[in-house]
Amino acid sequence: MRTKSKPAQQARSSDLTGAAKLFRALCDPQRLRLLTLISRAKPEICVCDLNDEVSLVQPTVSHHLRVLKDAGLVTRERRATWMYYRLADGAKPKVRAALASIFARNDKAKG
Amino acid sequence: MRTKSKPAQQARSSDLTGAAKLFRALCDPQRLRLLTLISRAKPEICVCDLNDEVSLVQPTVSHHLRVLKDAGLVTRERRATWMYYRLADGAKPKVRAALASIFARNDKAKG
DNA sequence: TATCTATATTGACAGTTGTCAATGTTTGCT
DNA sequence: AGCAAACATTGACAACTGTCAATATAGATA
Repeated sequence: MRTKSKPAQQARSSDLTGAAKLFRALCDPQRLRLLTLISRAKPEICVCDLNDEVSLVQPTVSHHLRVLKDAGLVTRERRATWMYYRLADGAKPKVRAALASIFARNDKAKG
Repeated sequence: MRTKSKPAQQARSSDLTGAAKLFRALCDPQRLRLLTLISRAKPEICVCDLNDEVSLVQPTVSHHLRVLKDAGLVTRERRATWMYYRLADGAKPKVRAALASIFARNDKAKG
């Protein structure tokens, strides 16, 4: 047969596996730039400073920050009128684990 | 002022930075599954076997494989009518480097 | 050459996403 | 209360993307 008979399906954001969900948050250059800035902050950075660093209007920055937050990569805290973002506690291990789940070797070293 | 005055722009796949480009290849669950299968193959796997593992028609699998190949994550080699895919040599380091570029700390440990 | 098998490419379509403008919300200050 | 500043949310739109059907290509074999 030419293809297998398979039910039509639309794999969408809804059924993203954990790892894919994480990488999806990382796959935009502007968002990656924001995450980098947050990651290098010591230990946090407010939205106004982030706004100054990218060529995007404020609502767009806000959108990207939400995506990063929803992915569990950053956390935020309000102080007065400012909102401070910082790297989430388990951010790096989480991404490393996602990678490991892909590249994990299940062969036994010979010997 | 409310936002800064900024030129309208459409950041699209065209100007994806290296790291974002890589993560974009990783952000689909089916593609991730294919990459995992390729990664665990010893050392290669043909398209027909990949087809059997996912609920996608053959052209869609072919499409995902091309994305992985264009991202430099896998290589392929034809033998007879079969096409064999394997993990690209620098695949893992490449992704690790992309991650490092985001999470790199540029603070000096207090000493 | 004809034909079959394995895989890639093209075309179309609907769902998703990044962007901006407009508006809403929260907080601080007068 | 009234107002301004900082940030979030909503709505709209075009570009992108994952998917399938149809078709093309390459190699093997008769």
